[in-house]
Amino acid sequence: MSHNIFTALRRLVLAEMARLFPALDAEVQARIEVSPTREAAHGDMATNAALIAAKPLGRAPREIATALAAALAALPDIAKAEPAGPGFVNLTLADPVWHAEIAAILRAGEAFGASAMGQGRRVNVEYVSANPTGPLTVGHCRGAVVGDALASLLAKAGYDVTREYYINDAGAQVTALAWSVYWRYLQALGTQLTEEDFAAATPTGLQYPGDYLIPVAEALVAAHGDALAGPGLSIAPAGAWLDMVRRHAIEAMMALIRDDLAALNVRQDVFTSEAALIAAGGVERAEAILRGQDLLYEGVLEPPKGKTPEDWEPREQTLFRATGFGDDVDRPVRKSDGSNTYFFNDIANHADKMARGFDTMIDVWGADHGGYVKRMQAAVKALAAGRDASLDIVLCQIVRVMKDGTPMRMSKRAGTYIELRDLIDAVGSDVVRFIMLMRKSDAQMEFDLDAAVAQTRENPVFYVQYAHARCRSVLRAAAELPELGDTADAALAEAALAGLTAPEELTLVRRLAAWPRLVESAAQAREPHRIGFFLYDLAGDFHALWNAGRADATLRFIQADAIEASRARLALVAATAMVIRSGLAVMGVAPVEEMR
RNA sequence: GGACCCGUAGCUCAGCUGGAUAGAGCGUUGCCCUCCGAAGGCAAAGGUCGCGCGUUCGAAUCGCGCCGGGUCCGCCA
Repeated sequence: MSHNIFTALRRLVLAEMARLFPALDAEVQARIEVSPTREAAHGDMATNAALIAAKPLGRAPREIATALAAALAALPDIAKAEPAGPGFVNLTLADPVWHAEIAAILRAGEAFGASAMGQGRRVNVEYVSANPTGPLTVGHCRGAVVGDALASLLAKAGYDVTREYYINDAGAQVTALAWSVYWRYLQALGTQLTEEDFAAATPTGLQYPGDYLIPVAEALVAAHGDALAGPGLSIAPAGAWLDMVRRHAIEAMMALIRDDLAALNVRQDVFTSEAALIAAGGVERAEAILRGQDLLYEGVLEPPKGKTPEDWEPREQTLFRATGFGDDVDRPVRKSDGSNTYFFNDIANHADKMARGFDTMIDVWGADHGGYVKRMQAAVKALAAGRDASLDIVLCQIVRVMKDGTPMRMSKRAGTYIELRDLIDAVGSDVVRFIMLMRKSDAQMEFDLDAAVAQTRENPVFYVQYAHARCRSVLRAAAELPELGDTADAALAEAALAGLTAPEELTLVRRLAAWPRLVESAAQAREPHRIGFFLYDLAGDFHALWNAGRADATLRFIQADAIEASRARLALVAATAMVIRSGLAVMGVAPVEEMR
């Protein structure tokens, strides 16, 4: 069952408003909020009810606020309610209400924060979807982490989430990959050809010169000997080997990528192959849906203004009427030679998801695909044909990796790009994930390699982990003292908590109680980074309380001469650890018990 | 030429979908370990929220126009 003190208070406010002002309609009520205050002086929570209701009621906000405050102040859970500012009502809750939150957390365990918001609706989250042409790079990593955490977040918020990877295994790039593998194959056999000779003799050139293809080629040698090579270890006709080598290469690359994802603690439920989808007639099915609504036609595109390519010639191609669905121009689904564009295949991909029963879809893309958002959303609207289906797209901006204060150059060609695996090996997946989630995904990000490797206080993951480790440390120490009684979570949930009245303690409890609200708002906004910031703030509240115990011994967690106060504080500490674990779980980061 | 993203403290970034006196880390300055873990805490200094109009009770947040940075713009995926 989901538990959320803010929605509980909102219900109280709505009930009082409905009683005082029966004329209020549902639309107005829907805009009434109860939110935490920024200033402690304004109480625990504030509601904008009077400001929202003023205009429809034709009365002054202050007047409504005064009446509402008087009604709310009479409720047992509310210690103080007063009109403030332009027409807010500030609420201070009775301490027992906050104390009850601690017990609720301990009873719910790591499930605390789970929400029923999603109502079990199915959501498809597609992320990573890197071309199977090599190991994952730091560039892919952001989308992988954001997508994975977003999927976990939506699951926590009550959605039925499917995590999907769309394998781009049908285009020219995987053919180029096959040629690059073939080069390594000839090399492994000891060919006399030079790299330049080979590149010049192939349709694609040598696009993937990385060492990671050597073992792939060696496997080919082991399986086929020199049977795939031409006379004298020359280049054999492509028809004799290309399909097989391509299949072999894609399989090997996907194995690499799956390993990288596993190392990053990213898991996905469904891997959809573009090639398999095409072979199964997915594009024809999508085309039929669009043709049925007369949304495809043969036409000629205008050249882009101000930047006409040298070799531009008007060519007729098949176009999708994207302008009818909010896009700026109609978009090609076939090239001038009649073959399908990537866009057409991706339309088929989304049509396939919809056929599988997903009406809510989220794609996580790199920023270089930003220009593609409108057309894909247009296509989904068209495919829905009036049905209620939506595609949200989360764009992840470029990650610049900084080392020694300067950006590292990212060049696949030169082989200087950073493989994700190197980064994970250097700092661990927890650090990588946490840092990637400490930025809004649509903001550019600098990944400071020095700070991440150094593992100092500049690293937010350690700040949060340290708070958790401190909690666990206190609980371990408490378990050694028999006079404190049973310190298991279930037992602490029953502890008498009336003694928790210090400002630092209540600040911490208020933060813990805000976790369910944060899950909902972050899920709704598709912004998993908010979890990282929440945990960072929560850790700060806990560290502050910890240090308050240094200045004031009566605030220490364990006091042998005050068993009841100690048990109350242990309950608070256990609840803090619980919420941190709950949040880290959504981020896919493991909590630590100690940091030695 | 057009589309999309970004512009908030010296630097890196939050800002709860329009709320009250705009926040944090790093850096700078000064404090706090005979005491549960100092990888921590407290305090000070630092801002015309890129600029200008507009929308309304109220704008960092929404709209329009500029300026600056980024990503893109048919036969790559």
